[in-house]
Amino acid sequence: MTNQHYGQFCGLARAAEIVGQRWTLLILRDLSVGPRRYSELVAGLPGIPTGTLASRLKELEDQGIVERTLPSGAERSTVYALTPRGEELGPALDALSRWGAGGMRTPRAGEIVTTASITAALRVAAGDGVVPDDWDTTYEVRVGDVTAHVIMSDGVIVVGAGPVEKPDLVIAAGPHIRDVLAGELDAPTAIATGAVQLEGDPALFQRFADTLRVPFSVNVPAVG
Amino acid sequence: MTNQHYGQFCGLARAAEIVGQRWTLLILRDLSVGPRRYSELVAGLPGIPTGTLASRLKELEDQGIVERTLPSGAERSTVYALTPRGEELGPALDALSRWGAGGMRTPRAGEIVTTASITAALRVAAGDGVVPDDWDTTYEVRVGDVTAHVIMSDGVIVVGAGPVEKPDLVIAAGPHIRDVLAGELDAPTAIATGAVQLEGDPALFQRFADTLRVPFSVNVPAVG
DNA sequence: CTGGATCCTCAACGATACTG
DNA sequence: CAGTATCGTTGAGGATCCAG
Repeated sequence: MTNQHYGQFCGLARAAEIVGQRWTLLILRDLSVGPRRYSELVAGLPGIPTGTLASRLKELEDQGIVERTLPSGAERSTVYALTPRGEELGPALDALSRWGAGGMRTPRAGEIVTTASITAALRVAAGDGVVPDDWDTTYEVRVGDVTAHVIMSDGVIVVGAGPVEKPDLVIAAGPHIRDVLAGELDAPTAIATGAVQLEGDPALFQRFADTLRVPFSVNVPAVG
Repeated sequence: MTNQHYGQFCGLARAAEIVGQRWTLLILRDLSVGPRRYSELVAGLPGIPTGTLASRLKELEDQGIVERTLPSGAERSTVYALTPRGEELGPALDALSRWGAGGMRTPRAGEIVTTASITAALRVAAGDGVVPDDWDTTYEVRVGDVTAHVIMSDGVIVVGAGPVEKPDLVIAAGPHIRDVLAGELDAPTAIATGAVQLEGDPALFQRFADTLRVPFSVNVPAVG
């Protein structure tokens, strides 16, 4: 209808008709972290025109990728969430995330970190999410005033948005946390230089740095 | 410069700034199949405005994702190809392709199949590209007037655009070949109903149907 | 003939204001 | 809070034209 079509019977073309629209990938990223209300989405997507967000959500709902839960009784707000079909986009979002992260060097002027962006980054960094069975560690990661958490237990890693109760280690950092995830900044140096501030057992930071990894690409041109 | 930024220090946001532009994903798909000339890209992307293609290629070149080889001596045409950084997008393109293909049912009115689209579909269907070591089979796949090939040998599958010499089996079909890849149409039925026409050993078609698979999603709403 | 550049029109996006 | 309304600006669509 309103959507632009490429006229090709091709999976990538169909995907491009959806994710190839401005803001859509970021809306899906935010929803992939968990259900969100309209105002939360606005807050997590600085600069998005409210009309654009409204029409994107409507399109995604029409396409069966997002569902809205109307305020009913106790809930007084509409909540948007991914449908099962929307959840299936996860691997594609992660692959794009990983590729984009490989090209990041330093933040551009004015670039910010949001709860969804740090959560998505940690999720990608967790890779297949497998760790040794005997690891049982809870991390809270704070970048600026946004927070996410990483829980390693029962042999798997779970990443989520927001704080967590009684973390074994709180990691506070700036965007340079990315250099740790990229393996560009080793754990002792990050601690020594104050690039990260820890609350809890500092020894657990080494495990964090060793386990979470988003390699950066060696193929990125010097000026990009 | 001309490119729109999202203002977030986030891998997905950086990726979205590039692949979130109209036509870019399809240009990258075509180039992922192999180097192409300007006119070949125009032919493979029906409906693309020539100015849009030119500016996309320039942007992608500036970003180190595409490189152009100027006509030198024997070559009389500019050729566009993915750089190593561009090749790294492969997994993300495949993941998007797979997701989009999962939502495809029947072609929409006027939708066509191009060489790059069928090649990309077969490459995604090949999955990790591993087959038994003793398989040594060459397929040529024709959909309408476009052709691709699949070669199984030395334990791996290689998919490419265009015809191949002395195929063991030529498979000619319409877009319904997708139903075979989706597992919706089994090999004997496809042959019996004439959905595919074979030249060569028909027994090899069963292997083709069993090995190449793009599952379609059960989560797609009835009307989409 | 290939590889674009140019021009115009119109739909989509961006910013802001406003309403149920 | 959750959007809709309005309006200026940008970029895509489509045709044509130009240079090597």
